[in-house]
Amino acid sequence: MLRLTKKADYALMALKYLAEHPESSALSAKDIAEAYHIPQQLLAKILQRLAKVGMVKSHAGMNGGYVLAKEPDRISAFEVIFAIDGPLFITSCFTQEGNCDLTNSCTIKEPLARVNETISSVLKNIHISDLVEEGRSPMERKLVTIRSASGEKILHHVV
Amino acid sequence: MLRLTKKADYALMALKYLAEHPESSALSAKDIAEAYHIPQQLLAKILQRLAKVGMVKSHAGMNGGYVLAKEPDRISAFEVIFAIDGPLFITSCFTQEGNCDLTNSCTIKEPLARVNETISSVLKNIHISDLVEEGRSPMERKLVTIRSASGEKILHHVV
DNA sequence: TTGAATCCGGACTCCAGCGGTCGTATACTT
DNA sequence: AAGTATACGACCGCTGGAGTCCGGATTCAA
Repeated sequence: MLRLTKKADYALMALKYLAEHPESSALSAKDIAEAYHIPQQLLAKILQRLAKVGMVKSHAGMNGGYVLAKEPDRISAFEVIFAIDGPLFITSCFTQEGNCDLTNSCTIKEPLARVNETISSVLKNIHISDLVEEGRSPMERKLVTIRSASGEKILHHVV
Repeated sequence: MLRLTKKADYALMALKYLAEHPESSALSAKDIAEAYHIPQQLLAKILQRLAKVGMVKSHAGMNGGYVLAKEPDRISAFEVIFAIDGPLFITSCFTQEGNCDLTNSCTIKEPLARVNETISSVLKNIHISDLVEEGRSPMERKLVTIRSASGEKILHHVV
């Protein structure tokens, strides 16, 4: 599995949409929902949450809606996912503060914790602006290289 | 969220346990379950699955149990997770063959697909042997470096 | 040969959480 | 005042994860 929720997907899509339309005074939840064929009410709640954590600014009333509260390159995918889905842990026995109850028996968690950090780091280095640039300026894509200790290239692709 | 299931956790733990006891003729599901305080019947089904895909060899009857069918350094975490949880996709709209139905509307999936690949690559480079060596020979840990296009180090830690 | 230990596998229950809806209250614009 | 939007809590169906039960097949040992 290892998948993030639809809500997080929707959040990223909505933020991307807002970033793509900086000229607009404000875009309503309805506008974005229709653009992506997302249930309006569900997206509304997501945007409310993003407003609560300060990623977007909300504006009620006619011609109201949402505007990005930060620059698109200052909002990471990690922040968005964290805001919507909560803390992400690859293993189920992790909690914010401590470890699982069976510390000595669950000897797997330590190496997986580093995998967790790796994933987090990758997501932290992807920003809304990267999503917007997608398909336009492919030359500006971020280059990510993963190497093993011996120096052999394990992975090398754009993010 | 973004977490893998407990079953996958159990599978990794069981394989690690088997790798740690190569001298034993065979370890039963009960043995492993008791060692880690895992529900026996649940672990049994997991081991059955691992046997089906050829990761372990099963042996019924008295003093029966399971033995690794491959070398611990030839079994990656990715394989294990795939065998238990099936294909992992970070976005919910992905399927094995095609994309989501709303190809043009869901413009997020392309960059996230690369994140998916990154995660997969990391998991493919972690093997059961790495879990066993954990805490013993820290010098032999794999070193993973992730750099951005500009060359700045984003991440640098052991896996 | 009998029985104990073990693997095999389908069917089943339980339940948290995801995805989504509804209704109402509140805020803002004109 | 009326219309449009956000804000928010309550509600709900359902999928899927976690775990159990049980009958059957295999193997070994006494």
